[in-house]
Amino acid sequence: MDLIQIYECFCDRTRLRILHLLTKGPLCVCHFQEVLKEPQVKVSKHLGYLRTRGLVTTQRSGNWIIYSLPANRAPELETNLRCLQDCVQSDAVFTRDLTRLDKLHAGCCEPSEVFGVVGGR
Amino acid sequence: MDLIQIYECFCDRTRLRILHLLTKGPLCVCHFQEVLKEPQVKVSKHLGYLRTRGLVTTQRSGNWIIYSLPANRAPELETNLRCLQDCVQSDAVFTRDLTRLDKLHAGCCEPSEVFGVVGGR
DNA sequence: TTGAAACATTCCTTAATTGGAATATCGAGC
DNA sequence: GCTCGATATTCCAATTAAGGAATGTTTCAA
Repeated sequence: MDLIQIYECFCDRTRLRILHLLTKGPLCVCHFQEVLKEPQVKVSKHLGYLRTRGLVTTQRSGNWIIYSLPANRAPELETNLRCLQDCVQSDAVFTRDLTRLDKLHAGCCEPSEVFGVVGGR
Repeated sequence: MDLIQIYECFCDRTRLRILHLLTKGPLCVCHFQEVLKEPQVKVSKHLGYLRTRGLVTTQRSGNWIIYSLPANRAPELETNLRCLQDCVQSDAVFTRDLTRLDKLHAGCCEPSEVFGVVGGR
């Protein structure tokens, strides 16, 4: 995976928030909208941007499209995702996202087996 | 320092090579040109881009302008610079840059006291 | 089969980025 | 003061990015 492409994906705040949320586990589009409080078209476009560059993968589950980090991540991506987690841990926007994420009804959009968490347990 | 701005600076290959070289110590513009083998205008513009965003500082020494990482770096910057060093250590272009850097006549452009090196020692 | 929910895509406008050619600035030394 | 070396800036063209409005697609359920 190209390092420059990783940084291009990282250099928009919405995409950074999306990736940060995904380090906690898979999520469907409607939940991104809820957590980020951004319009559907904006969220969808940034998710598409990330998908075409291989930073996220998708999986349909009924009416939902579930986005995850790829199961086997390039080491550069993994390293930068951990770095991201380090950098945002005291940032108001990113921590508020996590609070909103916790408030989602658990299990609604998640596949039976949780996978893709970064920095693991 | 804004994390997004850091990633914007990181998302061009020339700038990434510049920053990587700077983690080894200060350098003047003509030496960037020699190591990167890129035209003067290109190097100068990317250095300017980094300077206006606070990722590097400058210091005149006679006819040369010496670029360095700022003495007191924001933690996000420091973390990402270390991450960068991790990510490129097996990359051909970046390691070749370091080889060329070593071949420069030692001490030519460097200030008497070396400062600004990332990752210690 | 039809309607609705969840997402994606197209079209459009605005703005930022990149790089090169040419030109300007700045300091040193004569 | 003049010139030269080192570096920066301006001007220009091509490309990419970002966001919103409108529209399209896919799937489920009745």
